[in-house]
Formats: sequence, C-alpha cells, structure tokens
Amino acid sequence: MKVEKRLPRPVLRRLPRYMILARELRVGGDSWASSNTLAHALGLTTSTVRQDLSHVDIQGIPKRGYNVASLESSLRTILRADESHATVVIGAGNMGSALSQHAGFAESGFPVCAVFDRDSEVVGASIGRLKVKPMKDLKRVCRSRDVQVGIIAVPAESAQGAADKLVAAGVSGILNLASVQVRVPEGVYVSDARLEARLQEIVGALQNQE
Amino acid sequence: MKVEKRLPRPVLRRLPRYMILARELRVGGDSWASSNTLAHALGLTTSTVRQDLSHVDIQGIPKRGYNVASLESSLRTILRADESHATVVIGAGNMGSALSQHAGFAESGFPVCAVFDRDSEVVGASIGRLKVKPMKDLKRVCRSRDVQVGIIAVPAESAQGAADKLVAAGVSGILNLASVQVRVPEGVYVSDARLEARLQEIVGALQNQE
DNA sequence: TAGATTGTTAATCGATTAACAATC
DNA sequence: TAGATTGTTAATCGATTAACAATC
Repeated sequence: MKVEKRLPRPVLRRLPRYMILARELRVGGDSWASSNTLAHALGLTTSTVRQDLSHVDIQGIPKRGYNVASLESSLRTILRADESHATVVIGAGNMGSALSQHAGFAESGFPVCAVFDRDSEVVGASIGRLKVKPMKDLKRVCRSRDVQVGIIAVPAESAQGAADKLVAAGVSGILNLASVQVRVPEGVYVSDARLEARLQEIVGALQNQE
Repeated sequence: MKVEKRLPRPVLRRLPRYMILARELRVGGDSWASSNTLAHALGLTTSTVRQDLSHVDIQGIPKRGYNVASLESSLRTILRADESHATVVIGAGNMGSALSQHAGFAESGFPVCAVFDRDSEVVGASIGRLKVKPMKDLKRVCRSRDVQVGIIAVPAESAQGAADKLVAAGVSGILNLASVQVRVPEGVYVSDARLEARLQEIVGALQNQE
C-alpha cells in the first residue's frame, strides 16, 4: 500500500463501487476475487484495479487474488461506511421529500435526521417520520447531531443560499442536486448530481456519436 | 471549430454548464463574455474554456469574447435543448414519484410522459397528472411517444431488469439512479447518478484530505 | 494605434494501460 | 514444481494548461 496523502478523485469515485461489489461477492459466497474478476464486473482493466487497490490497505495473494471480506472491510474503513453519518436535506419539495424518505440513504449509512425549508407554509409538514423544520434551526440541529453531510434539493436560485447556510452550520460535505454549481470555501467538498445536466449530456452524446 | 467526430466526455459534461451560464448572462443583460469571464464563473482555466468552445460552432472575437446569445444558441443546438425529449421514469416509489413531478426536468426539455412500476399494487395510482402504468405498456408508450431517454428509479436489485426493458423498448439514453451499474449494449449511453456512492465519496474525501 | 483576447500549437500533467519480475 | 496473479515500474494516452502569433 502506497502511503499517499490523498486519493486521486477518479480512484475515490471508484472505491464505493468496489465496496458494493465486494459485499455482493461475499454475500454470494465468494471468498476470493482476482483483479480480473473485479475488472470484468466493473468494466475496468486489471491494471486499473491493481493500481486502485494499491491505495487501499489490502494485499492480494498471487494466484488467488484479493480476499473479498478483507477488501470489503478495508474499503468500509476508508469510506467510513461502518459509521453512521447523520445527514440533513435542504428543501422539502418533491425531490427533498423523496430524498428524505429514500431508504437507500439510511441503508448506506446516511440516515436523514432532518429536513429544512425556508417556506413557512411548508414548515411543520410531515414527511415520513420527520417534520419539516425552519432554516433557523439548521445550525442547532447540525451541531447537536454532528452533521457533516448536507443534501441540497432546492430550486436553482436558492441553491447558493442553501450551501452558504450549510457551510455556516459546519457541514463539510455537500451533495448538490440543484442544477447550478455552488461556491464553497476551501475544505468543503461538493459533489454535484445535476440531473438536468445529465439528461442534456445524454442527448448530446446520442446526437454526437452516430 | 474543429470538425471532430466525437466530443470528449469531459467536454460533453461541461457543455450543459456553459449553456446554463450563457442563458444566465444573456438574461442578466450581458452581450459578450470573454473566456476569462466564463472560466471564472465555472471554475475552469481560460485555456480549457477556449479549447472546449473550439468544439462548438461559435467564433469569439478578439478583445470582446463570445457573444452570449450565439453561444447559448450553438450549445442549445448541440445539446438539442430546443427540442422536447419525452422521458419515462421506471419506478413509482419515493424517488420515482418525485422525479416524475420534478419541474426542473420539464423546464429543461425533458417532460416525463409516463411512469411505470412492476408492482401491480402501485399501478393505477396517480402521481401528479400521471397514472402509474404497468411495465407491459412500456414498449408501446416509448414507441408511440418516440421516447429516447429513460430514468431508472428502482431498487438496486431491479435496476438491470429495468435497463433491459428500456433498451428493448428502444430507449437509447438512460439516467440511472439505482446504486448499481447496469449493463447495456453498444450504442446506449448510460449516465449514473449513484447518489449513495456520491455520499460515500464525500465522506471518503473528507476523511482523506485533512 | 495599442492592447486585449482569440484560436491553436506545444508542453505539461495526471490517469490509464502495459509489462514483467516477484511469489504464492 | 509450473503457472497464475500480484505489486510496481515504465509507457502510453488523453486532458489540461501554457504560450504566443493572429487579429479585432
């Protein structure tokens, strides 16, 4: 294992995929998986797999490959998947409501502990077992639940404001579902989902490939 | 303008962002924007901007920059943003329902024309102005409405089946919100949203940066 | 005109892939 | 043992950045 300070972003993005795959393999009864197996399942080359896993605290064994249980557990450590990361959602519209109830988040270790909306008409409404809270409660909730991750699910024009409030509340990772980029200070990590842009990208690709 | 056959994927992914920015600038009353302005707004270098725009059918003017209206319109052409692309959603759970009603899609030219679910308990339910349809209607609807884009919003274990049915129905672009990758034949373009993996990536990045 | 900014070529950077000795 | 597969170094590829002549 190289003792690199930072994982390259492409590697970091692939690690969750290895983790999910390792779990699947383990559950499926496999004990060992070669770089060839992993590469094939994820659409990568064996070289990429071995390079990627050199960043992870795991050693393969020639002729056998990687122990899937160890692999899974190393990745869970790197990605802190054994911990639960309380998450907040900003925006209680269609998307915000759906995300707040989305089972996959809790299952992945990201239970949504609160939903916020700036519209006082919406505040107080029930979404699953949550009640929509006013924005003024954001900082207090984030501090008391030690929230590090926030999800932005507001219209484009409110996205920057939401990001600013999340940062002010001490959140250091943001998943942004609004269609605009948000600016954040150094040290805050933003991952943009930008679903509309994805659709445009898809059409552009279809247009462009012939 | 280079007459390249295919746009590199990184360029393709940035084009929607230029398009959105160009519209904002135009609406804001600007007529011209230099590569410096664009780069600054999007967090890119001026070199990248000029390289990117060399793939687009637009010419800048030294000392002035790019005409934002022309830029917007060229990008709209490349990304076919002037056309409306009827879209289907597979899965009528929380996420599927929210996506089906998500105003941003229709505003971006991707009106959701139908939602499908394989669960007969859910079929027939109303989601906004849509009624959930059974999977067996997928092919007919896609053919009759000339649907090219499908959104997968089903649990991980059903994602591949949904993808297969979309492909069989003639859809050639897929936005996948399930947490697993799906396999598709050559010629079908898939863009993975993988929100759970994004959250894991965020935590991994925070863990890893110190 | 002088100076700012383009378009494009060349240089750099970083990620992916190939190759192969080490080794189980 | 022989052969498969790792870990790692080197080569390649592609994207980003730098540089600068052309030009408005």
